[in-house]
Amino acid sequence: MPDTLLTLSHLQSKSLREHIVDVLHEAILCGDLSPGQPLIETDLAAQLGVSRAPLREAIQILNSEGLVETIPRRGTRVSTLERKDIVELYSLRGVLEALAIRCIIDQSDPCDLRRLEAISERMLRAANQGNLRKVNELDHSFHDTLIAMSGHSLLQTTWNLVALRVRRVMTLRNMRNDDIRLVAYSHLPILDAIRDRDGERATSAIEAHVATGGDLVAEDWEVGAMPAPLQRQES
Amino acid sequence: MPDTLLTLSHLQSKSLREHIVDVLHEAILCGDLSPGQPLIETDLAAQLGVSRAPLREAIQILNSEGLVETIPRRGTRVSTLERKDIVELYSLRGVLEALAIRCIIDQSDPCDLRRLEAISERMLRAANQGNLRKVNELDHSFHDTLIAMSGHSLLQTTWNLVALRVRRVMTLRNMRNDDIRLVAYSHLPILDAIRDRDGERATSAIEAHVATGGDLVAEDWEVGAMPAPLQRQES
DNA sequence: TGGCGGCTGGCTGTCGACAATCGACTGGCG
DNA sequence: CGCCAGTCGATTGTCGACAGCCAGCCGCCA
Repeated sequence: MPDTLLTLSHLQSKSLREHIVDVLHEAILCGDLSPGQPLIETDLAAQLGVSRAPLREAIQILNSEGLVETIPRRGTRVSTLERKDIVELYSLRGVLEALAIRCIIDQSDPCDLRRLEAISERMLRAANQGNLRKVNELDHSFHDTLIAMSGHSLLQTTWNLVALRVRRVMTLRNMRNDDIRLVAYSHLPILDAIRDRDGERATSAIEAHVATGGDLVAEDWEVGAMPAPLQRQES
Repeated sequence: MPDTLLTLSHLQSKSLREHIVDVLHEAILCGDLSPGQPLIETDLAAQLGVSRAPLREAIQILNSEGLVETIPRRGTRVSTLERKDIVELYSLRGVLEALAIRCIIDQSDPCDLRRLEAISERMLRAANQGNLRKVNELDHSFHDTLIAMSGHSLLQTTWNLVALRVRRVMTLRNMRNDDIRLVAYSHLPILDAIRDRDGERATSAIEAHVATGGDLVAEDWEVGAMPAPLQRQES
């Protein structure tokens, strides 16, 4: 039972700091910690049942990831998300995924697209059933898989940073059902182009796909996306 | 005298942690800390005259930047640079700079290219004089300026990570003089294309430029770039 | 009444010390 | 002679405490 071994080795190698990073990731991505909300080290440490040392180390990591912003001697708060950030995020995402696709196509051995195709099929089903949450989940794993298949490790680490922000944006923003279907179906031309090893077409397809998603998300962003006034949240 | 104010606010806002990050950056980029060399917290802290707490926070940052690699409960060492890393670095760099150029061209107001032109001119002079160090320096500021002019803040932060690695690579690798001149002159077509607002041509030019640099650097990388055997450095 | 200066509480930055873990060495056993 | 278990040193992970700084409040003075 390798599962037990994996679990054990996972637990063993997971320092308190990494646990805290995971918890804070979850909290920020799920919106439990809203944009602009201050992070008081003393309170957080007490709440998590740890001391401030590993918490501060975790905060440095989140800071490097751009999920929080620290002003020296003034404190740390969850970073905000303006409309400009969305636009920038999706434009960067576009070129990263385009690079991934070029890497995939350039690989000498004809790559195995079945994983991507399987994800895409499931996504289409979920979209037709209006299962918004599942479509999102599958969309993420589609793009994560795409990056992973590129075999480009620096691209992978860069993508991880971008993907964090994308996930965060998606939880703050729920799309309409017909948009969901639109997004789901726009994966197909990408797969086709990769299958044909047509770099030009694949790049256009992925950029169009990402741009569409970005437009849908950025549209009317200010309206529903400022849940946190820049004031203290606690009474 | 705003300079004084800037200096003061700079000093005031610089925590010990950031000082340590700066020092370690310098040490790694200059090669004082060679790839593979272990970082012993106790020793480093004593050497820097600080305690381990801010040092550990700094190490988390370097870790996020990819300059060091930490194995839980095993320690931290300066990350190594394989040939594959160089290739990946320059391929990512290419698409990032291409994105920057597209942003610059798309800007509504005709951008001010004089800064870039000035840097380029000085670089040509330095190249013709064989001043290798100055060419490198100016090359960095050319590309940094290019990214800054894009006004794309997420691209900027992503670039900062990439630029760190590029600088590191360049210090480990000294080019030949004729190559230097080649690199310096290949900035001109980029400027021309931006001036003409020809996105297609500018993108090709920057990708060619970066690819050339990458090839020159990656060429025979293994030969001179493994200064650190995976053993202790100190006696 | 409005602006300025000192005070205070809370928070961050830093430190030294303890506990837990890993690798290497040594000794014993098959 | 080779392999395994036990031990020890070194290094990391974590903690509680102290010091310094900043913001906001209060009182004083013009």
